[in-house]
Amino acid sequence: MSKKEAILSIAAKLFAEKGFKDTSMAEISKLTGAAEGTIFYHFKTKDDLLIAILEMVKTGIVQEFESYVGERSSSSGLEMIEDAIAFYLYMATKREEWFLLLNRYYIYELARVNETTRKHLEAIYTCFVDIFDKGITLGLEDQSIINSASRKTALIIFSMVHGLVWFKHHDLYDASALYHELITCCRHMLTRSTVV
Amino acid sequence: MSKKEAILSIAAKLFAEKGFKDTSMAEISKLTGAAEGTIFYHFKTKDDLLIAILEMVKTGIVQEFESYVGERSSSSGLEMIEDAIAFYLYMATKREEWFLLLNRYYIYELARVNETTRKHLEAIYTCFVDIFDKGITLGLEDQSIINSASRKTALIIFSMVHGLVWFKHHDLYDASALYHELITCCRHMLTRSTVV
DNA sequence: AAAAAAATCGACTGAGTACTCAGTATAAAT
DNA sequence: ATTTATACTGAGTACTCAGTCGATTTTTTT
Repeated sequence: MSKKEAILSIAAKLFAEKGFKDTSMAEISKLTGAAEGTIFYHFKTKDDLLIAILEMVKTGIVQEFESYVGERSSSSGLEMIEDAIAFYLYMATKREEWFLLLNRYYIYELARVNETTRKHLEAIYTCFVDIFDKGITLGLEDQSIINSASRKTALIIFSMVHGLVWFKHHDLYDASALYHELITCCRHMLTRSTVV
Repeated sequence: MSKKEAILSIAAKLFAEKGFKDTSMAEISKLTGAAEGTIFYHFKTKDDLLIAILEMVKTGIVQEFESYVGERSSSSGLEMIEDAIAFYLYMATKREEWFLLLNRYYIYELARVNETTRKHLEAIYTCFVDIFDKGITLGLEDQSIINSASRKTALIIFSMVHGLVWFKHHDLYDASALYHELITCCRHMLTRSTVV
């Protein structure tokens, strides 16, 4: 692994776990074995390093989720939604650093003044919502889901799963014990009949 | 207003809007007209100042929400939930500083090492969830809500509204346009019949 | 009015910060 | 073998920050 890759990988971990402000360049330097100057040789500023990491995360997320959609063939729109929620929650554990980073305040502050950051975040969130949206659209066609404004409902579902992951990251409640309940609640929300 | 009150009020605003790390004691000093030494006379450390603010927020939230529950007399459990969601969203706008502060990562990091912080946060979150829980319990009795594990469902509802407020604070989507949809989705989730 | 206590001040400290730069090592191209 | 380009170094710079301290003012108590 080149120094540049090491810097990206270690910094991604630190930014996610400790936060951007609480991670110093000295620390990244120490853990990678690269001199501080080397970090600034590859990334002009600390912000630039974060942006590069966010691009990595974006690429990773889009890849994982698109390949998931590609491989998966659900029997109904409703099932697709349920699977997508389960996959989201699974990924939030498997790639916790990604989702921890996305829960950090700093990147949204940066997004306000930096176009590139904004684009990356948009790509990530669009990727998530599109999957739910697609499931709803499909479900409306095959009648596994009852009438609802697809985009809006997709956003509501997304805020549910996002909220739950947020709780988990902040050690509020035993959030992972709610995964099953979340899916049940969504099914109730989207279907006419009462499935128990 | 005493210097101490001024410090609490200005710092609360700054911590919420700019974040804890990005607000310096010098800034608080300048905006309150109190010398830096004065701040440290009233609050031993910067963390202590944050904890005092969090206590204020806790008191405020618990007061507002308990008096809301006391005054309100909903016709059914379902209606109570719907009203509570609307009230939560209303308060998240009216007292945005409170909710912005609660969305900051730092307080949860502090909560990990500081008992008092943890207690305040618990009190706040218990207050929220209890209201939803009470609504569900009531709804199960008066049959406006179908079978569900009340505490778990309350947490799911909470993660929905919380997630939506989080989106709003980070300028993702036009979150406030989803308020109505959120309530509709919850109604679908909790009831047997399809109300459109 | 005198003494005691509480509140306020702001210059100062020292540890930390992101970032620079002049120079060195390594690899690639000629 | 020599030049050129790229990767890397780490001491140094300018600056910010939370927190201290001794002195001064204001308030309360006697």
